[in-house]
Amino acid sequence: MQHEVPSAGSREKVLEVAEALFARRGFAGVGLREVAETAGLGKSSLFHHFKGKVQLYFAVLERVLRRMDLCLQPLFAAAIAPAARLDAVIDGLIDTLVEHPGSARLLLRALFEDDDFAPETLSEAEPTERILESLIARLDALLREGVAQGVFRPVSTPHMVQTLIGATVYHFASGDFGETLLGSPLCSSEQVRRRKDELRALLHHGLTAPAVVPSGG
Amino acid sequence: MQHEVPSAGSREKVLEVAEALFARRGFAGVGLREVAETAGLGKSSLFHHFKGKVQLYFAVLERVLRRMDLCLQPLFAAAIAPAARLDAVIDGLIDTLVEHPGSARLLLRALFEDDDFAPETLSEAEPTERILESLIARLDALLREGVAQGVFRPVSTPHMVQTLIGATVYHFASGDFGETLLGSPLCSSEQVRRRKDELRALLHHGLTAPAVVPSGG
DNA sequence: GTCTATACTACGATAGAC
DNA sequence: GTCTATCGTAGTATAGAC
Repeated sequence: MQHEVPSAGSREKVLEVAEALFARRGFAGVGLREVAETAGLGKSSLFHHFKGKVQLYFAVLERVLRRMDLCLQPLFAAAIAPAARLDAVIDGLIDTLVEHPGSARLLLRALFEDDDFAPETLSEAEPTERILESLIARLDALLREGVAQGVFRPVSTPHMVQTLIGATVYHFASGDFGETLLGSPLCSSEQVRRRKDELRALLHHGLTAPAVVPSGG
Repeated sequence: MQHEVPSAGSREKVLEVAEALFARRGFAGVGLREVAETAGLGKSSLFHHFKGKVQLYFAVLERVLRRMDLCLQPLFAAAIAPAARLDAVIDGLIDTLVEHPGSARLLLRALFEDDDFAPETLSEAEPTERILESLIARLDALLREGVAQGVFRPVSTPHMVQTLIGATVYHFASGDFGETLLGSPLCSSEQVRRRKDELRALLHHGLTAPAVVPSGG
């Protein structure tokens, strides 16, 4: 029973190819012809899998978000202290972003491009919005819990969510710029580890050095 | 000598319009026809001011970066302690991002889109790269100075640069998403002030609450 | 030198016939 | 699942009006 399943295989292949292209060049910058040919299909064959470009885009986005959700859900649900849970969630988020190149960019684009999509296609965006909202809600709830327990400072949790997104999603979306800045590939295991450590340290201590007790003068 | 200077006026108008459009939809998502007509010109008239789309794009980007550079340069040069200088730079950066809507998005795009521009047009990007590099270099130097003086923890300065970009540029580029998250306009004076305070507090203290001395058991 | 009109080529998304 | 057609619009070049 190892016969080819061209339709399912094609769909996956298309989604994979489209994910990379949309991540690199954004919605407007990608042509269906390019997607189709890279996936080894004729341009029009795409329409047997996706009704149009918008549908393909949201299918790609939804797949990415589902992947993240599946990865993060157990971490959010772990029965451990908020501080440790936040660390685990951040590590997990970074891991998914690294594991699936393009995720970070695609997500970043989805976050900051107030996509002016046609009114008719708004319903296509709904599933992705739902997943995204639930992820954000979980993160916000985790922060609130920590604040309520007094283990976190009384921060504005939405602002902290934004900061965390910037520190993770933006970082791993920053491509050549980030790579030049760091001097080595963003997704090298060394730099990934570094990123986790730096972010964790920032959250635990801030940037300023621990205050020294004025002893000698 | 107050006579109209139509060419300079048109050029400025085009740059203004193009800045907003490129910020909203990115390079590929903008048509020259739309730019021209919004600026009150015929499509072909653009080509008397800019050789092509790529040149227009980089002209816009360069203008944005120059504006930022002009604003931040004195702040970087201030003869005050690194910690206070960093605070001033961050506040100044946020102020420019807020003052010129679109700056944040345009900059964010420029940072994470490894623009696959034609080999011939690479020279157009050079001035913008120079300004950007100098800004980053100054920020990195400031962080290094603080670390050297022992007022900052021994952080990886490139990673901290990335975090700061995320916390400022991404935040103010996040549009509807950020606005929904915060519950009020990103650029409202209240939320801007909040952003500065939250970021400053994060840098000074981290997220975790100040450790309580175990007194009562 | 500054703007405009028209034309050209390429490619976009989509639809219907095989 | 592929091929070809359609039709709009993209970016660009040329020729001309102020």
